Amino acid sequence: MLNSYSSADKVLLAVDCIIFGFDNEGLKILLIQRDFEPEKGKWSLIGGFLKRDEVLDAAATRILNTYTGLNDIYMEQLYAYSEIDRDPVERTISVSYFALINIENHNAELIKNYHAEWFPINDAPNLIFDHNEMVENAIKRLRYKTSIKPIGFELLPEKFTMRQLLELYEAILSKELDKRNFISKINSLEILNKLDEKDMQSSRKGSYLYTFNKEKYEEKLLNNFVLNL
Amino acid sequence: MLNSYSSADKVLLAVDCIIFGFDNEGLKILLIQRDFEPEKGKWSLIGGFLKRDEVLDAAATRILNTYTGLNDIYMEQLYAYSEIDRDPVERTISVSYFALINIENHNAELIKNYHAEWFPINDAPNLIFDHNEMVENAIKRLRYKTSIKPIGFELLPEKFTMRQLLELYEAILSKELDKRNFISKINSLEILNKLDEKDMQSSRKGSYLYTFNKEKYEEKLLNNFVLNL
DNA sequence: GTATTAAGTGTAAAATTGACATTAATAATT
DNA sequence: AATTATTAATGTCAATTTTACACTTAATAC
Repeated sequence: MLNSYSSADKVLLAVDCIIFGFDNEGLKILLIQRDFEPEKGKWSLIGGFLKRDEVLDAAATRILNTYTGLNDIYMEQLYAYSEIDRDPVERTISVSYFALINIENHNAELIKNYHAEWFPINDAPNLIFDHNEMVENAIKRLRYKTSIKPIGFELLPEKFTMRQLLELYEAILSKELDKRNFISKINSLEILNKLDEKDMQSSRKGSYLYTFNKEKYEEKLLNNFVLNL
Repeated sequence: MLNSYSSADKVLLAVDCIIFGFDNEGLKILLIQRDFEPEKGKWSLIGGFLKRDEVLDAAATRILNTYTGLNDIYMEQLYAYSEIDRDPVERTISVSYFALINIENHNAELIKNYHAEWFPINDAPNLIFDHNEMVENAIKRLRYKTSIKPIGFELLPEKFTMRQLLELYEAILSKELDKRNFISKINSLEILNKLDEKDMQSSRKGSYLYTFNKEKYEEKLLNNFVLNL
C-alpha cells in the first residue's frame, strides 16, 4: 500500500528563527547560547518544537515572543531542513523562519536572561547543526525580498532618515549605493511621508525624518506597482 | 523546560509534488485520482509520506519516480503547509515540491495505471485538502524562478525551436511576449547552441533547432551573470 | 563671523526596453 | 514551372531607466 497513514513514520518538527535587526552598526542576527544538551554552551538560532495543536507560523511567533517579548513581528517561512542526522538526538526536521525586528524595541533584559545576543551578520560565531546554512539562505532571501517588497522598513524605527534607509539597503545588499540615485529612486516610488521633523543627532543641519506610508503603498500595489530596488 | 525533546509532539510529514509539464497545448500539471480514503476518487497532487531514514529531497524524488518512472528530474522545495486539520485523518505537515519534466519522456502507461492525468494549469479540477493553494504558490515560484534561472529548458525537449521557447515563457508568465524582442534578448544571453538541424513539423520553411548550452551558462554565472527574462 | 559637518540636490551619457513590419525559405498546389 | 500559402527570421528608432558624478545649503561650535 503506497499511502497508508498507519505505516508512516512520525518525526519531530522544529522551528528555527533567523532574527534580523539593524542599528547604526549594521545588520545583525540574534543568537542564543544553548543551555541544554546537546551542544550546550554553543551558539544557536532561536528555536523550539512545533506543538500538536499549533501551525508553523504560530510556533515561530510563539518562539520569537518567548525570547524577545515582541508581538506582531514580520515573519516569513523559508525552508525545511531534513538531513537525517542534523540533530544528533533524534530525527528532527526543522523549518526555518526569518523575522525582521526593530532592534530598539526588543526586551533587552529578556534577551540577556536567555543568554541571547546580537551579532553582526559578518562577524557571528559558528553555529550548531545546520544553522550556518540556514542563516546564509535567510540572508539571500532577505536580499531578494527587500528588493521587491518594502519589508526593510520593519527593521527601522517608525521615523527614520534617508541616510538610515540607505545604510540599511547597503547592509542588506552588502554593496555601496549612490546616495543621489538611491534617494531619487526612493522618492520616485512615492511611498514615504516626509515629516516636518528633523533628526538632529547626526549633523548640525539635521536631516528630515520619514515614515513609510503603508496605505499609499497598498494603493499603488493595486496598479501593478512593483518595488524595484 | 523550554526545549525538551522528550516532551515534544511528533507528527506525520508528507511531501506533495507539483509536477509541471509543457507541450504544444501549453503548461500542464500532473494530478492523480486518489485510490484510498479520505477523498477517494477526488483529484490530488502526487504525494507520499516521508520515511524515517529519508531526507525530504529524496522522498520527493522517490515519489516522482514511483508515479512517472523518471529519474534525474529538476525539483525544488517550496513550502511547508501545517494547518491543523489540513488532513482530516491525522495531523500531517506537508512540504511541497515542484518538478519540471519533459512531458514527452514520462512513462505514459505507469501514469495511466495510477489514474494520473495531465491537466492544463488553467483548466484543472478542484483538488483535495490545501492542494489548490499549493499549486497557486508553485506557479508563482515557477514564474519567479524561470525569470532568473534557465530552468525552463527542463520542460522542453533537448532540441527545441525559438517558437517553443517563446511559447513556454508565454505560458509560464501567462502573457504575450514580443517575438522579436524575445529572440534578441535570448540571443544576447549567448547560452543557446544553434544547430544546423531544422524542425520541419511546424512550417514549410522549417525552423532552426537549439539546445541549451549549460557549460556556457555556468561559465557566465561566474561573472555575476543574471538571466533576466 | 568663521569653520565644520553632513544634508540636500540635478544633469547628461549610457544602457535597456518596448513598439513595430517586411523579407526569406520552403512545400504544396495548380 | 510558376504560383500560393505558411511560418521563420530579422533591425531600427523612440522612450525609459540606470548610472556616474560634485557643488551648495543649513545649522552649530568655536
